[in-house]
Amino acid sequence: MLDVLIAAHDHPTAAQVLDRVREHQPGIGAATVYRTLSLLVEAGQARVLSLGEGASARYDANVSRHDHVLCVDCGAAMDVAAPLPARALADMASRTGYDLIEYDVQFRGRCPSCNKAHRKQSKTNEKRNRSV
Amino acid sequence: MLDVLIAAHDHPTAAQVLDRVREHQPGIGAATVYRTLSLLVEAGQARVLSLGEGASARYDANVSRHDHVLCVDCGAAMDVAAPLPARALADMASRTGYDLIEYDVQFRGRCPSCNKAHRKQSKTNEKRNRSV
DNA sequence: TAGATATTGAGACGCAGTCTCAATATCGAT
DNA sequence: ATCGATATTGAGACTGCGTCTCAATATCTA
Ligand SMILES: [Mn+2]
Ligand SMILES: [Mn+2]
Ligand SMILES: [Zn+2]
Ligand SMILES: [Zn+2]
Repeated sequence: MLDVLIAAHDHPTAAQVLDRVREHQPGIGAATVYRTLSLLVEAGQARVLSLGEGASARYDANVSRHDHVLCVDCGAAMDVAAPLPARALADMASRTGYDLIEYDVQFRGRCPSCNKAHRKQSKTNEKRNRSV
Repeated sequence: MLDVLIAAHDHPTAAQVLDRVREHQPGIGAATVYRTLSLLVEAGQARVLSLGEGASARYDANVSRHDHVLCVDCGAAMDVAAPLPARALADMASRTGYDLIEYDVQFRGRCPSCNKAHRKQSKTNEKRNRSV
């Protein structure tokens, strides 16, 4: 199952992981996959990502510090590095009084293909509005 | 209801907003509050925050770009500014091919009071481990 | 005032994720 | 190999957040 996660570079949801695992192990139950994902996260072998409210949890076998760019249309999530300057975490800690452990940066926008579709859509809307 | 949100500086969940609104307007239904929150967000009068998977959505009347520090123990969320350098968004856009709209930084750690409790707890654990 | 339209709240519903528990598999000692 | 003890598994009940439906009510408008 970790293999499935490692092979996946698209930050799959638990349901997607389940589907993919079932290709190799058809009888496996959902509970087992959810359980195992939680264990992997707890053991530091995987990360959970919250990519926006309402969206379901997504899993990432890449546990090193990195950030994500998310397409607001199709939900595609790609890895990206946006490290803050070395001092930033300590500065923030002393400024807030919190004992800080980690941080993440999340970019939101439109992936190239959704972007193309979106531009076309806007143009159509303009036309329709004019003709009405 | 916007007033309630504006008065709240703790990034309340929908349920908390509901409770607070009910103090002034006891009969109001949950559906109305959920609906109105969504409308406020859509109208740009409020923001929704995803502060970690499993956590419920939290609302923020501060719609200007800012970031958050989250306590992993008690869930307290405070505002913080961690702006990326001006070019960063554009750079990231050209590097990824995405058309980027926005970004957020999220820090995770322990707030002062949870931190104190946590240290005490660790010490206790050490003692217990030694004595076992 | 009467009718059309919009807003409301109760509760049904949907869905992701967790929990329960009986069935099954794995282990360890003999 | 055989037995009992222990751990893992999968089906499905359950939970909590949020949305949808719809009848009731409030608000416009002629
Ligand atoms: Mn990643
Ligand atoms: Mn805020
Ligand atoms: Zn896309
Ligand atoms: Zn705290």
